[in-house]
Amino acid sequence: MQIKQLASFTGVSAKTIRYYEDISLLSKAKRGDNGYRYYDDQDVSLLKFIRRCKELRIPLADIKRLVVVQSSGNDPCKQVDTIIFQQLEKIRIAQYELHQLEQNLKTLANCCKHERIKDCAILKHLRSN
Amino acid sequence: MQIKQLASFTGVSAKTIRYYEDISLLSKAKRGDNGYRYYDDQDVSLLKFIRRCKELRIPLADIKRLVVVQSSGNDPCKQVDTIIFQQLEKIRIAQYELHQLEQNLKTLANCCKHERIKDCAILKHLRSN
DNA sequence: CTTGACATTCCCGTAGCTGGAAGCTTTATT
DNA sequence: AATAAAGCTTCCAGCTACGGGAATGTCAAG
Repeated sequence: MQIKQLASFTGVSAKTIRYYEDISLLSKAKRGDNGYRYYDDQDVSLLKFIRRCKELRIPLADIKRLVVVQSSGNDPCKQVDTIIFQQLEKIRIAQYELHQLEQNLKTLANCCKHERIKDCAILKHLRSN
Repeated sequence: MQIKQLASFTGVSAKTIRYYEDISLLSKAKRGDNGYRYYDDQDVSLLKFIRRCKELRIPLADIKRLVVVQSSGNDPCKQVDTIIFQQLEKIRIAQYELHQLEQNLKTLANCCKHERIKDCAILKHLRSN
């Protein structure tokens, strides 16, 4: 199949697929005589795998490691484990930060009395101290 | 004062200050005969204001609008209000997404039985379907 | 007079793409 | 057969918000 079909099967745009090849997340695709890239079912599986990792917001560098590691079948899966746990940790930290942020923004939003700019309580707050 | 002092008063690096001037978030600084930038107390206040907005993760484009709007004292503060509310909304959406993500990652992390790669339950999950 | 701590500009790299230009091939329509 | 539309290719630029580092200039202290 051609690149656009791979794209529609996996939900990853053709542009992105080429980009993944560029950064060697995908290996070089076979080319036809016309220079077009051609793909098969294995490529579909791999890209779907990648897309799922992306949905978990795993960075491409880590996804690459997950892709590579799959060909070393007898090794322990510690690396996989670690990547997932680190990702979970990152998400939890981000959640905490967002929670703090939400509190601050709520306070700020609530102090708005629809004044004019020169009396705006939000701006005063932001300028204070 | 020179740029480094402004930096230390505000917690914004000299590099970043120059960058803000480049993108016109700050107006062009006065220059000495040697070409050095010189700043005063007003610049300190403004940069502190900007830093506070940044802590709320307000995008620079919006911060710019908040900076500009402050010179139109008699206008209503609707713009300010809107920016803060939009920011709050963004944060809430991000929180929701992170919550979903956390659930998915937790499920994935828990299914790890410390197998070898070829039996790894995490990888199986990510490949499934 | 030299050293070190400042300052300047400029360009590259980050992550993960997306958009667009310029130029092929292939397919569909007139 | 000619042409148009769609799909493919490569390459270059731009997005956010800077940080690193090079090459160079300036200023105060020892």
